[in-house]
Amino acid sequence: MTNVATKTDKKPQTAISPTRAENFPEWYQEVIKAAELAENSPVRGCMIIKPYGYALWENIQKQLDDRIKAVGVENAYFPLLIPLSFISREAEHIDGFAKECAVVTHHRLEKNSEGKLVPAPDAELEEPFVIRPTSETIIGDAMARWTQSYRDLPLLLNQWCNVMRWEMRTRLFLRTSEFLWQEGHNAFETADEAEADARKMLDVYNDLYVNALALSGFCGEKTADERFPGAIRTYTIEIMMQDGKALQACTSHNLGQTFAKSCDIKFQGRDGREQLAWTTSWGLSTRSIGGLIMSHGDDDGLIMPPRVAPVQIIILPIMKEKNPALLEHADHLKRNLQALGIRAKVDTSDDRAPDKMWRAIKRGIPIRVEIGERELAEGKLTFTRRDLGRESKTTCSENEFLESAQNTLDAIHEELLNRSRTRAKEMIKNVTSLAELKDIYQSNFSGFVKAPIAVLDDPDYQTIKKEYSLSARCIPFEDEGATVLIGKSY
RNA sequence: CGGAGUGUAGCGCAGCCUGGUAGCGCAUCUGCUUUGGGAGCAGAGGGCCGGGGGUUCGAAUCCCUCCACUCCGACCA
Repeated sequence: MTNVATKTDKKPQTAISPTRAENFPEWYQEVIKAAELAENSPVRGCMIIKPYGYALWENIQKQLDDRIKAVGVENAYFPLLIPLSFISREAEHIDGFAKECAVVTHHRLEKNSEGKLVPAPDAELEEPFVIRPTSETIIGDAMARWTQSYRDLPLLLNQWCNVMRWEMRTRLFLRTSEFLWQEGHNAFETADEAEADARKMLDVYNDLYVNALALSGFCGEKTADERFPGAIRTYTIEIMMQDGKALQACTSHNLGQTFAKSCDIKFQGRDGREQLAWTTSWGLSTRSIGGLIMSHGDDDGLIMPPRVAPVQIIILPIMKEKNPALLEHADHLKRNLQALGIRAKVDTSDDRAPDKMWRAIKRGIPIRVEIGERELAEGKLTFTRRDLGRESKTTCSENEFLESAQNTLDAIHEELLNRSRTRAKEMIKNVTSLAELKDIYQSNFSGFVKAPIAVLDDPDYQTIKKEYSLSARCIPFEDEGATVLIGKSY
């Protein structure tokens, strides 16, 4: 293989403006726009996920769904609307979600005296429904009916659905009023089983993040004030974004008997006595896409991790005018790649070559293949890795490419994962006291601080936390409870 | 919900201070020339200037009032 990349003195232009360094939040929005992942909708706080973005979500779903099923969980579906009385059953739960619930109060519209469509006054529901912000209560209600004996346990359920939380401030993928997710709900006979399950599901998520999304995060436990309303323990993966902020990438909760109590999930045990079940819940949402963008993207836009990329290899025929032989050749290469299990596509548009290239770059397609008319004659092609950029431009024979394509995709995955790992390491500072922590954030540090767990009890902690808009991200497993990771977050 | 800002062509913006009836760039369409890192020339189409009310002979521009969105906080996946 020969490297044909040309070196130029002038600074290469970036596809995304502003750059990450200039304005990270705006860069983020621009990347989404440029990659055509999603856009804001006419509905406040709700996004339209465009075909390319939805294809990405479907791949994440597929990868996670397989893993969930592999540990014995079954998919089911529960209603979007939850009776208000269900939500009110759990006091802590209400405190957590009441402020952000959308409520359905009527079942019919009619025209008023001004000819405007309004909810019909005589069509008011006896009991309002809440659009699910999460489904613990309605699934718990079903579990109560499905669980009579210890032989009915464990009960392992998952649903893929949308939920709604009326957020004050929204951002595409990271925080939207409506979002897509999976929520798993498991019930067990013993406390130990539930605890082990909450940990196990976090491992499942971590496997997804590391091996499918090429993201390395910190697995750990949430502190008491960051816990899910109603949980006795919440586990999380916190991922370092390029601007040093944390993204809570998923959560897994040990709910103890909280919901068993309020939903009445009882069973007759091995000893013949009636007892309450122990439950867990665990979720991962479209927010993972936000994490992927903010971790892997660069100033030219998105970089798709190969294993969830909707298109893994894009083939660009480079031609002066429509060249049927070249198009046929490109299509043939595509079919050969597909036969290897690779998601390949030919850009058949009649756009100019540079436009095709930039579109592929902005969409983050892992490998871009260019075939020109000279190369067609020689049986060669040129490919470029998205993660390494134009310097990686390589010309080789088509056979060489076919043989190495899967390896190259794996290499891109490893490269992205390494970057994520390295960033997590480099952007953490260890401190021994709260005073030291304060000094660091005072000097405009962006990243996490790892502090002794005792700082949480320091009387000044709450003040400093507020002053620098910090929060305890998690108590990382790696230090077995001795430390806490603190940082800014999304 | 507090603070700041922005709503003008599909997108990005100027015009507003100092009222006179709509402009630029990109995109789109047509034609010709180009084509291995974002093409050039010529022409064309496209606007209830966020909504409502007021002042005025006349409002994108001034005043009042809603509404929406973005950013920074608080709340949160």
